[in-house]
Amino acid sequence: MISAGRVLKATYKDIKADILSKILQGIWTPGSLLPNEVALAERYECARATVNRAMRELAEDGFIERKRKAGSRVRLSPVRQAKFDIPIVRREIEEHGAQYRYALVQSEACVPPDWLRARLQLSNTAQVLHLTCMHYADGAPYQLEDRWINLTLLPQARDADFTTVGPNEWLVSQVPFSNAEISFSATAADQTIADHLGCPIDAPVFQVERSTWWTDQAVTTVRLWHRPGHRMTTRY
Amino acid sequence: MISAGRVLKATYKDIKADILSKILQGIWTPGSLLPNEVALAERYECARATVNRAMRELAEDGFIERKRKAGSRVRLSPVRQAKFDIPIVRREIEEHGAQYRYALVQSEACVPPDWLRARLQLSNTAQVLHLTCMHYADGAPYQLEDRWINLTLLPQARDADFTTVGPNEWLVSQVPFSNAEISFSATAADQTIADHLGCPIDAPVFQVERSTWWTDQAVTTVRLWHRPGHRMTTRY
DNA sequence: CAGTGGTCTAGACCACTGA
DNA sequence: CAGTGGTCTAGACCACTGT
Repeated sequence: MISAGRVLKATYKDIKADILSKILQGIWTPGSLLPNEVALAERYECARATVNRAMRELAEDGFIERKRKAGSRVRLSPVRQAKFDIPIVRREIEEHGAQYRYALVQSEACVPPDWLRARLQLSNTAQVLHLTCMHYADGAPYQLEDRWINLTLLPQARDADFTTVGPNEWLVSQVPFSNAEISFSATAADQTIADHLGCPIDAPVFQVERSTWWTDQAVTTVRLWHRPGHRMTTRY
Repeated sequence: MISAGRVLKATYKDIKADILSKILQGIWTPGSLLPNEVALAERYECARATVNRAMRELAEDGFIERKRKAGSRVRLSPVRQAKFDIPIVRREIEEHGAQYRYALVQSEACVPPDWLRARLQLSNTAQVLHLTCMHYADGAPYQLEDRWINLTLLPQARDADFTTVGPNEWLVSQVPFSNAEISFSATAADQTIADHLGCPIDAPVFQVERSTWWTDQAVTTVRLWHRPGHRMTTRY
C-alpha cells in the first residue's frame, strides 16, 4: 500500500497528473497497490466521483488496472497501444505544407475478380467499380491508389465524377461511418507502381490496405502504395 | 436539429449505444446538430451527468464534436484513429500459436555514432550498449533487432545478461513507463538483414523504429526488421 | 460477506464562445 | 450576454469478487 501526499481542492486533471507523475517517476512502482477512492478523495480533498474519473482515465490510458474489491494497481507490463490517425491523404499532404493534387488514372465497372469477391464476401452477381488514382504532393508522386467500390451497395458510384473528387472523399460523403480493417506491410514495386510513383521496379514500398463495411456489407477496399521513403510515425 | 426517441431509465451505455446506432445507420447524419444534454436527459429520463458521460465518450471515440454554446454535432469527416497494440515480439509470436525463440547475436559497449547522438540527444561523453538480436517463430527467422541502450542512464545494462532475456523484456523491468516515438516504413534488406532473415538482398522489409525516453532522457532506440510478407493489422 | 470500484442523481457553479 | 458543455459535490445504491 502506498500513501498519497496531501493536495488541496484538486480537479480530476490535477489528480490524474499527480498520480501519473508518481508512476512515471517510479515512486509508485509496477504492481503496487494504490489507495482506494475514498482514501484518495480525502487526501485530495474532493468528492469520490472526482477521484473516480481520474482513476478511470488512468486505467483507460493503460497505466493502472482496477478490480472491484481488489483495488487499483500500477500495471506490471506496459500494455501500451499506439494510436494512429487514419491517413487521409489530402490532409496528410497539406499538413506538411505541400500542395495537394489529385488525378484519376482509370475507371471501370466490372465483375469482381475472385480474390476480391472472397475478401469482401460479395455475391455472385455483384458488380464493382475499379478505380486507379494518383495523389501528388507539390507535383511529385506521393501515393498510388487502387480502389474497388461495391456497386450493389452504392449504385450511385457509377455516375459519380471521380475526375475531380477522390474516391475517399466521395465515399465519406455517402457512407457516414463504417467498420474497417487496415493493414500495413512492405512490398516490392511492380511495373505499374514503379511507373506511377517514379521509382525503380522492386523498390521497397510502404503499402496500406483497407477494407470497410457498413452494417455488415462490404463498401470498399483499397490498396495504397506510398513513394519510397515514406514513414508513418506516432508517439505514445 | 434532431429529435430523440424516448427511452426509459437508460444507463450511459444505453444512451451511447442508442445515439451511436442512429449515427451508424445514417439516421443522424454528419454535420447535424444533436439535442443538448438537458433535452437528452429528459428524453432518456436520466440525470444530465449520465447523458454527459455518453456524449463525452462518443466524442472521445471520434463520432461527434462538442463545443460550448454551439452544441454537439455528428462529425463531418470520420477523424478516425486506429489503435495498434505495441508489438511485443514474444507475445506476437505465441499468439499465432508458434514457438518463440530468442538469440543474442552481438553485444558491444561503445561510443554512440553521430546519428545516434543526434537522435537521442546524448552528451559527448555518453556510452551506449549496442545489441543485435534475433527472434524466431517455430525456428524460422521472424525479426532482427538492432538495439542501442543509453549506458549513462542505465549503467546496469552493462552487466545484464542478454543471452537469455531479450533487451525489450529487460528494459521493461528496469524502466517502468516511458514516452516513445514509433515509426513504420518499408526498406530494402541489406546484406546483414538478408543473412539473418534468410531473404534476398534488396527484398522489401517492414521496418519498425522506436525510441523511448524516461523523464526527458533517452533510454533506448531500436530498429526491428520483419521477415518478408509481414503484415501489421488492426480494426477500427 | 465485506470491501472495492461502477454508476446514477439532483443540484450547482463555471468556462467558453457563438450570436 | 445567454446557451452550451465541463466539472464538481454529497450522497446513494449496486455489482462484482477476493477472502
